[in-house]
Amino acid sequence: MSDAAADASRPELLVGLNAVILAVTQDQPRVLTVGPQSASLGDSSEEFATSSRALPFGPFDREHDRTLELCMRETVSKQTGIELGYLEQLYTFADKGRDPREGSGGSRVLSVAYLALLQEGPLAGVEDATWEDGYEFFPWEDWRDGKPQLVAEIEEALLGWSDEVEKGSPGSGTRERIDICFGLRNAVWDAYKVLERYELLYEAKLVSEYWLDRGQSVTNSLVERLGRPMAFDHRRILATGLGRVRGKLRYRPVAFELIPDTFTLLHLQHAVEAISGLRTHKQNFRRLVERSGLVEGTGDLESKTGGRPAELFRFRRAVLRERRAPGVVSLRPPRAS
Amino acid sequence: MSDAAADASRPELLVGLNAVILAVTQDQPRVLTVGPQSASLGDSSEEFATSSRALPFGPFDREHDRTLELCMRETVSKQTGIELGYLEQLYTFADKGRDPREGSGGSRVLSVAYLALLQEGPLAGVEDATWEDGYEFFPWEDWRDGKPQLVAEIEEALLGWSDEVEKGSPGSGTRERIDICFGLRNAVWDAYKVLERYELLYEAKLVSEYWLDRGQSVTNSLVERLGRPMAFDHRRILATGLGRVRGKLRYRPVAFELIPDTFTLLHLQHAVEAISGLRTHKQNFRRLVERSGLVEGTGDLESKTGGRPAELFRFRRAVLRERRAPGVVSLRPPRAS
DNA sequence: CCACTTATGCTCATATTGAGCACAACTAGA
DNA sequence: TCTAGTTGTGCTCAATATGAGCATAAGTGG
Repeated sequence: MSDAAADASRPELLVGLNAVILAVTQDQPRVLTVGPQSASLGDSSEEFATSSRALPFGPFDREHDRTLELCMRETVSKQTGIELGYLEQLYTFADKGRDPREGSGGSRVLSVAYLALLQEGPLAGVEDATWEDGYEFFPWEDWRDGKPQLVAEIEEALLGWSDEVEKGSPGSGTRERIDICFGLRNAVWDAYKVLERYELLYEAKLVSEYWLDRGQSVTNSLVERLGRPMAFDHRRILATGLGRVRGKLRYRPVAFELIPDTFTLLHLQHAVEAISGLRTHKQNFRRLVERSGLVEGTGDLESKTGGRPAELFRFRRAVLRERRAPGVVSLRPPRAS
Repeated sequence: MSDAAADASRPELLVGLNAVILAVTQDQPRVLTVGPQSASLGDSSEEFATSSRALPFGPFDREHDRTLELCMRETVSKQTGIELGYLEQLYTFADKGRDPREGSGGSRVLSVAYLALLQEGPLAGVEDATWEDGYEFFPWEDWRDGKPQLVAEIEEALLGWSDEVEKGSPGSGTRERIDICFGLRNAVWDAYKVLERYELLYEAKLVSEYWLDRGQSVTNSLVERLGRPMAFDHRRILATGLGRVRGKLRYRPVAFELIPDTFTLLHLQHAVEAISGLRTHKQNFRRLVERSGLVEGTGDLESKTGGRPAELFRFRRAVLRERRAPGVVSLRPPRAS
């Protein structure tokens, strides 16, 4: 890290790792964040004194780190004291101008984003890491109590914007995109399209980052209510991560990464619902899980349910390796309400 | 590209892009390859004079290229004359020692792999690009005529290897891994696990690359029949790509990227079967596709079917944007045979 | 004992899937 | 022209899977 960026004749290519680290606590999705200064690249430009939170970030050291994944684990461990378990790669970006930490001298940032799932625990790192509520960044993504009022407002704003766009360049298909992203007309709300929705809102100038990226302040009241912004393009990366887990819930048993080793079926269901932002039919969920062979009863009971005690189950890790591990939900749109 | 690698005090981090480019021609999956020298990083070490084919490769230029994806498209266009359509990111690696083009001086290669789907066409680039049969690299992956004889031999060899491993370190779970990868005992053959199988074979010293990576020559007759090796770790990347398409076939209508704009349902089915390596029930396939709303009849007929003329269909690109685009197969293991 | 809560078993109507039969519409050759 | 062979297409039927809800079990706090 020390002798870097010395040779000005050849602008550096910096490689950085970002982590979307998700947990579920008390039926709420949680995201691990750090203060934005922690997310700096260690050298040069430090003029990003936003109050927004950032995703844990670390530079990849070409001399020291053996693999990207190991580097990711070490970075998070150092910054927050957390040892990651489930970890998968999300996406790699190198878009020019994407990262404001790229100087004007032509230096370039390549970012590899990862997704981690675990249970929330105490933070003990050197940075000011905190757990934040996931839906504070995406208030329109939580449909567990039915379609949020906010979504109606979003739709209205988007349709207005679409009309304008159509005036400027007819046949742009903007209206169709809106329908698909938000499940209007003959489309259906698809929980998985988190990134598509965020990008649409950005284009429509409805999220704060659009204005902040341009050095302007937010005045529109709807924009203010459309979730907390994050530093850099981290809310976009978070959207990618949330979309990825939601998709994966459908066909891989990832939900178990978010809950303790033994759990009640309702506990599992709540974790799934927290991530997917949708409600599921309790009896059917239980039928699905039990028949999947993914879990086995422990014989013990959980009595602090507030009602009849529930059987405790354990995830049969062995099946991870068996057949086409089924996943535990079929994410469907919530019943109208 | 010219002033690079000048500063020896700080080893370079080279970023390269690899492409898995797949097509289906005459019911066979096809892979676009280049001669291995085309895959060099443009500078230094040129001692890799293998006869194996390589995946199209190009360096990412931090000063010139705006995004990774654009760089990928340009690279392939220059090397082979092909303009890519469907293109998605596969994976990013930076494992130390992964790429033999990393000098001993500590220089490092970070590779971003992409997956492209298109129809095979003539090649017109500056390199010696060729289309190769996909299953020549993975002969054990083609189950369209039932379980290949070769797979039985593989299983036998793997079980022998597993016994040895178990002797050395009991409880390694090697046997279980084999079962899962190859669908033994209570597991099922999962077409999607291409990478897992390749890696298992590598560990078991059953693919040529294991020996070539160690500078040894292949003597075992089974190893010789286990597919053509590729340069570097490109067969591994190809396995990643093939696995990804197979997985994606299940839930996204990607098969249409591989066939012309108008096609018969059997044509579509053959493309799917070529990629998945599995047979599907014809009438049920047709029912699935027609009911999905993904296609519409053109009214025209194809008469060169060898039997009754078949209706020609067209992919309704619009649905790409509708609902949860269904995908066109449920990949299941073939009926025993 | 009551009101309330959560757990769990079970039913039922409705899709979806896997498998196959039967006939249609063409070609090649006897 | 008749026949055998080929592929296309419609349809049936059983087996499962899914969505929704009723009913009962087994706790809690009064």
